[in-house]
This record gives sequence, C-alpha cells and structure tokens, in this order.
Amino acid sequence: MDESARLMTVLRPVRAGNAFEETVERLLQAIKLGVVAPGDKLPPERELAVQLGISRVTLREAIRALSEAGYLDVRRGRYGGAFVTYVPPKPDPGDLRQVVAEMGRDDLSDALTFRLAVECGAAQVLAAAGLTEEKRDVLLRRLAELNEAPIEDYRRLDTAFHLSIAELTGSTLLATACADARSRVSDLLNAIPMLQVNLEHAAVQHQAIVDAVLAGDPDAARRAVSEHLEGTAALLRAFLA
Amino acid sequence: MDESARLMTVLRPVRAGNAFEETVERLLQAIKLGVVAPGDKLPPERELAVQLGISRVTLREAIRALSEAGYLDVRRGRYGGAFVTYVPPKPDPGDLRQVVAEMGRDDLSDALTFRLAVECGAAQVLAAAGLTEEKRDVLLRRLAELNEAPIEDYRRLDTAFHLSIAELTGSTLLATACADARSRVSDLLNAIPMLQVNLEHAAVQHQAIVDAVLAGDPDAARRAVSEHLEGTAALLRAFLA
DNA sequence: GCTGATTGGGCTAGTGTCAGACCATTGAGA
DNA sequence: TCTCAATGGTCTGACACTAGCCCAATCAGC
Repeated sequence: MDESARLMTVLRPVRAGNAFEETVERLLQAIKLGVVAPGDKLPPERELAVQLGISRVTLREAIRALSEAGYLDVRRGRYGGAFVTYVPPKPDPGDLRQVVAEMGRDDLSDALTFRLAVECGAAQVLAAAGLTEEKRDVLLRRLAELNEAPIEDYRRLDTAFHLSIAELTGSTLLATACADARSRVSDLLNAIPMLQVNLEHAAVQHQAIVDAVLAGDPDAARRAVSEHLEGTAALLRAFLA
Repeated sequence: MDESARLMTVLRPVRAGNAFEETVERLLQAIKLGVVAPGDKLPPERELAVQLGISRVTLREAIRALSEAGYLDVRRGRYGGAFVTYVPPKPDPGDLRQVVAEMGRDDLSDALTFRLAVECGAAQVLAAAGLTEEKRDVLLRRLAELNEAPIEDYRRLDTAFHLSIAELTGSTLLATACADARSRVSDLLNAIPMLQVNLEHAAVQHQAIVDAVLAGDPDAARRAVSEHLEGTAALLRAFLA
C-alpha cells in the first residue's frame, strides 16, 4: 500500500527454501499439473539434474522423498526410472477446508487473484497477437482433447488447455507464471466435485475463450477467461462457505 | 508449443544462480526500480540479511560487489550504512542496442509480452474489484506525484505509479510479477529520450488508466494499459529499427 | 544363456553458505 | 570531551551442495 510495502515486495527472501525443498516442490508441480502423466517416468536422474541445475545427490534426495510419500515408483536397471504413481484424489469438498487451512486464507485469495490476472493477460495478448495456422491447430486440438476426455483425465487436460494459451504467446515468463498460478490452486480444484452441469458450463466457456482468441478480440478473450475463472472461484467459495 | 515445451517450462533450473548472484540481482532490482531512492540507504546488514533469507556474509559480498560497481556507497559507524549512489544514466538511444544485445532479442520480446500481460491483468483485476476510499487516495496521489515530477524523478515515480496498481489488488504474487516485469525492461526505458510530446501523451494515458480503474470498468482499464504499454514498446522498436 | 547399454545407488573430496561471536568505526548527545 | 548505541568488518566451526567417479541392477537382443 505505502512505500514500505514495495520494499517488502522487492526485498523478499532470495530463496524459498534449501535446494532439496525447492526441488521437491518443482517435481511435485510437474506431477500435480500432469506434465508427466500417471504411469510416465521422469527423465533419467543425470539429465534431470542438469535441467534443474542441481546435483544428482540433491535430486535423488528429492526423488526418494516423493517416492516414500507415494508419488513415485523408482525402478533400477535399463528401462527403469522414476515412474509417476500419483493419481489425483477423488474430489471431496471435505478436503477443501483442510487444504485452505494449510495454505492460509490470504494466500488463497492471493493465488486466485494472481491466476485471474495472468490467465486473462495471456488470453488477451494471444488474441491481440494473432495466431499462425499451426498455433490455431494446437489450440483447437487441446480443446478437442479436453472435450473428449474421460473423467479421470479431465483435470490434467484442462490444465493442458489453459497452459497452452500462455505457451502460445511465445513468452516463457508468461507460461511459467501461469503454470505457477495453476499449481497453487490445483489441490483445491481437485477437491471440487465434477458435476455434469459444471462440466458442460465449463465446456461452453472454453469454447468462448477459443472463439475470442481465434477472432483476435482481446476484450472478448479477457472477458471469457475472467468469467470462466470467476465461475470456478465462486464454486470454491460456495463449498467453503 | 508441444508437450515437451511444457516439460521444459516446469523442469527449468531450480535456482537462477548461486546465493551471491541472486542477491546482487535483487539489490540491483531495488536500486534500479527506485524502491530505495538515490541518497537513501539500504536497511542495516543484519536486518536485510534476515529479510532476504541469506547469511550476512553472502549479503556483504553482494553489497561489496555493488559498491565496487558504483551503485552503493558504504559508510561505517553509527548512522552509516549502504547509501544508493546510482542515478539512472542520461537517456541515450545508443545504449538501447547495447542493452538489447546483452539480453537477447528473444528475451526482450518475452519481457515485453510478460509485462503487457501482467500489468493489463492487474489493472483489470483492480478495476473489477473496486477500491476503498483509502486505495483511491493512494492511486490518485501517485498519479499527482508523477505529473508534478521533475524530470530526473520521472522514471522512478512512473515505476511507483505502475507498481501501485498491482499492489492495490492486494496480491503479493501479482505485485512481485509486475515488479519483476518492470525491472526486466527498466534499462531499456532509461535509454529512451524523454520528449515533451511523449510525456504529455503518457500523462493522458495514465489518466485514462486511473479513470477506468476508478470507474470500475475492467475492459476499459485493460485497454488503457494495453495502449500505454504498446506505445512504449512501439517507441522502443522505433529506436531499435 | 551372455553381453552391453542404460539406469539407479553410493562414496569422496572440495566448495559454498550459514549462524554466531567478536572487533572497529562513527557521531549524536550527555 | 567522553560515552555508548548503531553500524559495518572479520573470523571460525559446522553443515549443505556439488562434481565426478565407480558399483549394482535390469533387460532387449544376440
């Protein structure tokens, strides 16, 4: 609000934790966002350590922790690797309160606001920039895949659809921000029951988003994403009330 | 674009560098954004180290580097401290090419896209949420300060105005993202000559942004910010062409 | 069966980072 | 003029993290 608020924003902690903790967080993000789908395996330790910019020792500690927590199944030998065993829990509104209690009411509001801003921003930018034919295809394919998704794949493909919008802008920073925003609320979304009405409603909104983006209408794109996300947020608040 | 793009997004390096490098970067951000104005001093080392979540040793190394680079003047004894000596260089379009060469053409585009998305998102969210009287006052005060600014304070107060919008949403994540976005282009903005025409044009656009936000019109707010930033981006491209 | 490539598992020596204690300098106020 | 609180400057022992190496397990293909 005042000057000192800006000081706190910029002079916040340089690191969110030690290398081990940050690595666990990152792998968890990849797993929960479904970037590596259930049954898939992570890249080999040596490669992954390079990608993450950490030592193999630290990476292995993180993998062992996730393995012990039941997220991964690690197998040795050729054709081995760290296989994702995590499957999102059955939606249960009861979990919601618990998750919110863990993350804090303010952080929830913060995360929802952040997500709203960056996803609207991404859609607007993409609509304003215009899409190549190839990009149109990607977007339409993602939408189609989502619409045909069996219910157990719905959240994962929904994530893929949403993230595609940011990725198609070509901005790595924006894609990263959207992935971060999504992962901050993914546990909450997983706890919301998937009712037929809501899914149909979401499908209409997804279509509206794609239509606006393909039409090159930034205002409509912004509004469509805004309505979609506000709808989800309202659903969340309803289950929390 | 495809599946592997998302893998790279999520499995990017856990750390941007060692603690020393990241600390230098953070302090530089505070200085260049004018969060600590020229002549002001940083918090005492002991406090700052706690805020940044690093050891005093590492912090001191970073401060020494910035001191040797001419950004800070460190004085011992009571009422001593690390005083900001950095004043933004005189605008010089010649610097532009050099800065762009250092950061890379793609990174520039990435940064501009990111900034456009998050600032539009922030303005939209703020307009949609509505402002308390107190918040209105803050926003109007920042705008007034900017309009009355002597030319040597213009960039700093412009930054303050822009960041206020994100801060007023109450989302720390969003404020952080906007600060990050701004700092990625601040060297470029500093290199653009400040012509009277451009300043007047900017003043009108700033007014339009505030008007839209206070009117509670998210679309208008988004559009106003978009026009303002696109104008700056166009100016940049013009000097680079 | 073997074999060899691929993968996880483990060890060690070296460097980065930290917490905490203590020293040196400065200058406002008694 | 002296004092002392606030601040930067320095040192040390402990722990975290890394790079690089070698070992162990697995399994497709010969």
